[in-house]
Amino acid sequence: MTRDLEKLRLENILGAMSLALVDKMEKAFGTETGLGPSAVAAVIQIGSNPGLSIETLRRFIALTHSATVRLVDHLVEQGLVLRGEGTEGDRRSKALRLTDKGDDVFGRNLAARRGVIERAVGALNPEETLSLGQLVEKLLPALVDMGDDQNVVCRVCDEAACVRERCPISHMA
Amino acid sequence: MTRDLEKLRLENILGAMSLALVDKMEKAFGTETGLGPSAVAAVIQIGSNPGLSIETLRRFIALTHSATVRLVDHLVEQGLVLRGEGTEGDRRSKALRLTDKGDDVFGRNLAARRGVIERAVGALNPEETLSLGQLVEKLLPALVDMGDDQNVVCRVCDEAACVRERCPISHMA
DNA sequence: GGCAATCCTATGCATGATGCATAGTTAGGC
DNA sequence: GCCTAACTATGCATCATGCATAGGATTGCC
Repeated sequence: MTRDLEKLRLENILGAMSLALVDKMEKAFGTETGLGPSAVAAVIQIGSNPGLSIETLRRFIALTHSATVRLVDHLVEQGLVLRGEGTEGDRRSKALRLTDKGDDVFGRNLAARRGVIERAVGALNPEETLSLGQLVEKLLPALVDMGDDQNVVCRVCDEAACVRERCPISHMA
Repeated sequence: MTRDLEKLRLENILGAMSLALVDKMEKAFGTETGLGPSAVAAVIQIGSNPGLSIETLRRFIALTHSATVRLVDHLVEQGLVLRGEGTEGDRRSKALRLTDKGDDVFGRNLAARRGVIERAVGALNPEETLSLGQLVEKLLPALVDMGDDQNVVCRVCDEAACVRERCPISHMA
């Protein structure tokens, strides 16, 4: 009984912590680069997968096609993204790439995200950090439904920090 | 060196897990009650603190006053919230309360949230769950800045599951 | 006891993000 | 060479939100 109450209490705190972390990341994105969540996700995905099409991007960031077009329009206007010609020999689609300025924003967004997480984890000692990481790694797959939108959780991930062979998401399919 | 890479990898996964959890909670709110994130936060706060004023609510859910007024308008139209008269003898403010229907939505939102977290934590055994909870509890305060908006992280918390004396947030000031 | 400052609520207006429906363009098979 | 499928783009509508402003109640000071 008391045990169940304690479990509920800790689960509630897990929810609060996740919300706090996401809030702080989005706030950091905003103050660092002035972009909203969707724009940040777009920049990070284009930066991580240069040359991808709008349609592919759309699936990563979980938006409608039209919303993605407008978002890319906006990023192009801001000088962050270029619409190249043709993806992989298919001239229907436009290969999206970051400009130098976009690449800078890309890096600053990832740095801001890393900073937020590091500061949080700074409250733990090295063993605790490792232990937390392993638990989270084990828990993550239970949070992701298989399918088209399975990559959406990776929309602001730091690809440089992700080892594909050990990524619980890539590992699912 | 390798140790640092592994730390980065696990921190990245912590970020991904948090995002996935928040995504799933918001999706669950939507499918369960059809409300968006702000509306859910409002219902939960009004349910947890009946009689509060719009101004107080505004601080909990991190919106402008005007946005909060419109949001409450909408909730009243939907028959979820009542604008009473006077908070604590101050007839300027309106005491906000949930209708029976609102109370039902309140409960279903919290249940949906609990369900999402429980399903995730279900991937761990009891000791792991306890261990994760304790780590998260230790880490949470490092994520919250003191001040007016310090309660914002609690905007969708389950008060019934929260023991105030042990809440890292209440404990900060 | 009255007046000014303060605080709460409400509303007009503007904007940004997004979805739906539709139209234009290119590829590739038959 | 044509038809279907897939990708891109745009017109239109809607919703959430912020800023600026206005109105009404409370409090405190004189």
